[in-house]
Amino acid sequence: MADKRTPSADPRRAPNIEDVARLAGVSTATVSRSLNSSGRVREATRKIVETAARELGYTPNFGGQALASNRTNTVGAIIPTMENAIFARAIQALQETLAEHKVTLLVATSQYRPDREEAQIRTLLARGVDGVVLIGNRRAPSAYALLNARGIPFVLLWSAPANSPFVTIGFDNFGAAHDLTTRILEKGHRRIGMISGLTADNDRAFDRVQGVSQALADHGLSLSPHDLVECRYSLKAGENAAMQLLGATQRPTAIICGNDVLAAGALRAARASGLTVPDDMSVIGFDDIELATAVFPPLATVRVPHRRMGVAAGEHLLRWMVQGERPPSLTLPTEFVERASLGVAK
Amino acid sequence: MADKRTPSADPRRAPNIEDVARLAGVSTATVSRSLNSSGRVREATRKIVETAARELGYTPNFGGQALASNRTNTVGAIIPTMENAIFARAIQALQETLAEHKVTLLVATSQYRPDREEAQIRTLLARGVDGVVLIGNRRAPSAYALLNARGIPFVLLWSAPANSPFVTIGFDNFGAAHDLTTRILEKGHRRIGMISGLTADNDRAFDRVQGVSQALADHGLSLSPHDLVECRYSLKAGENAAMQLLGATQRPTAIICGNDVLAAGALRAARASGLTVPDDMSVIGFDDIELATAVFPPLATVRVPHRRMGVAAGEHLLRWMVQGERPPSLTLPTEFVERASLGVAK
DNA sequence: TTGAAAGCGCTAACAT
DNA sequence: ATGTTAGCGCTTTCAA
Repeated sequence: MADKRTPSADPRRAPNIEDVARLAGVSTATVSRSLNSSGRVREATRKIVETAARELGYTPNFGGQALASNRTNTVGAIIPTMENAIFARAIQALQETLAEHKVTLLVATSQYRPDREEAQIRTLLARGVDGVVLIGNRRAPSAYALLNARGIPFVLLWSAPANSPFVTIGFDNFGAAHDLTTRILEKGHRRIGMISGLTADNDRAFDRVQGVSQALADHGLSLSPHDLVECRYSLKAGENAAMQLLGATQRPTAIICGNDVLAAGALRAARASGLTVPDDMSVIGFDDIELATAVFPPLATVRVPHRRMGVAAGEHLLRWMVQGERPPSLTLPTEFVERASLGVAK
Repeated sequence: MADKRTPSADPRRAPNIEDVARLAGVSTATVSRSLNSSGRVREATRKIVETAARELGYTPNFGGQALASNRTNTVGAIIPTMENAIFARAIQALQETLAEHKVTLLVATSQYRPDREEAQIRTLLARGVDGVVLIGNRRAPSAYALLNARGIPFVLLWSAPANSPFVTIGFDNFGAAHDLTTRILEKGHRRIGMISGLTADNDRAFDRVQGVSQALADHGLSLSPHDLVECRYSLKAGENAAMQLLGATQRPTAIICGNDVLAAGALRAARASGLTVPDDMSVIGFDDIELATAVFPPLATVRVPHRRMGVAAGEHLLRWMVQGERPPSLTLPTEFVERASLGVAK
């Protein structure tokens, strides 16, 4: 067996900072400074070090770096699911933003379950992430306690509560839902049904229901329990929910859906029921993912700033992590997208 | 400033293994053994240690653990994009499998670009991942060299080449495409067009084109350059490609698409052209993602074992990482799913 | 501008 | 079964 004290005894062993220092004829401190552009190093020295590092194929050992610097240059994000394109796209934007600053992203999913989310927060913290991104703002105090105990930077995406004690980067779910409902009412619809995601642990879904309710109330209408169905965010669930609404004695002339996937399900239900959209009934989605224009008729929906949220989350977090100053919250605009699935009421 | 030698001088400082050892009245080695269930520890001792750890809210420091053990319990996966549900789902399955063994997943995307993929491989290796998952088997030797230089376990998903020097977990793209084409021919179609993803750096896309070609050849037909359009995997690109095929003097009676997203685009093109599917033309997809049944008519397609690939990738990798023995390759079956978008030729 | 050296927190070999 | 202790590779004072 090779003598441990003999340098480069094992050729398979990855080169370490000492190997680089030796080859460059400098100290390990100088190598570290050169490669991290921290502290001053003469340009000529840096060149020499870089050459040596390249020659050896040196990559800093992650564990050593993390241990010594107490930073991992890693950010963790927990989203409900990767299967909804809206989150996938936001995550992609986040990752690209972080990558520009040599920070990598650890992604975990909660399946919309608070207990899983909290477990994932624990995992990420154990992984030593330097920052965390979460979706929504409603969760158990214990979850926030975990984050706060470490004093770790974290931002909440997808909602924009008025006086949050946390940094939020999102949009006004209530307002967007209120707005779209108003537009539907302007088309003459009066019997309106809604298919929502499960609101229990989902403030976005909850706020959207509230926005619809309020808009109806503003017009002297109301969203009765019969007109509202909650279900999982899946095509099949949306279809079933729509079937239920369509089975009512007075079926709605317009169905507002918590997202585009549910709306696609509602379209399928309409077709199965022999109803034509929008002539017999209108269907409205939320998110404006690609699916919205893949179905027929294309879905009227609300464009959610997923990409901008992802980018902003990355920028805010980086600022916070590096400069140590807590960034402000940010509210982004949404836009109603009118398409053929919304027609005038007959 | 607090004296560094005074233990727990800074109450904000995270508790370390020494704090736990002190509280439990044992050595740090025993704490490590208790918490990692490595080596023997008396049950009573373990209890005491666990209590102490819980009381202090102790979480092992990731950097320290990684540095000392030379393992990060992290696996990295590089997929083309998170925006295609097929990859998202496979990744989800992979993550769940790994999570059962306390291994976390680092996800990166390549956007179907070989250079980006190689850069991501570098990043993951720098991150000290213990294993890697890649999609497809065709890439530059330099990419494989990176992996091999570290002797790190890695598996390739989505394809099943006959004599790969690597561990692959996938399915027979050629065979699946050959099979679906044969079924289309059985429906009487003779003028067949194909919309494929870009085949240059994508062995799956390439193999599918070959499978279609071969099946046609088997019936004395051929896939001429005019009948084949390559484009990005997007709805819009699929629509444009279909438009091109439909503009031919003799338009195809069936269009085979490289995936379901392209097929959804083709459906849109058919509608825009005033053609009814499947009466005027058939459209066939690949993947069987949710989108396939969200569109109308629902897409005939090939069911790809995305979930099984994700699970198997996790299991094989874990086995390899822990037991050190390289697992065998695995070929999973696909299934043709007949749906309304495929009709008999008129 | 550079070097020497003290840790960072943990694991694992070895000793008991 | 448990303790002692030597590193793992890196960053960061502190000196020079």
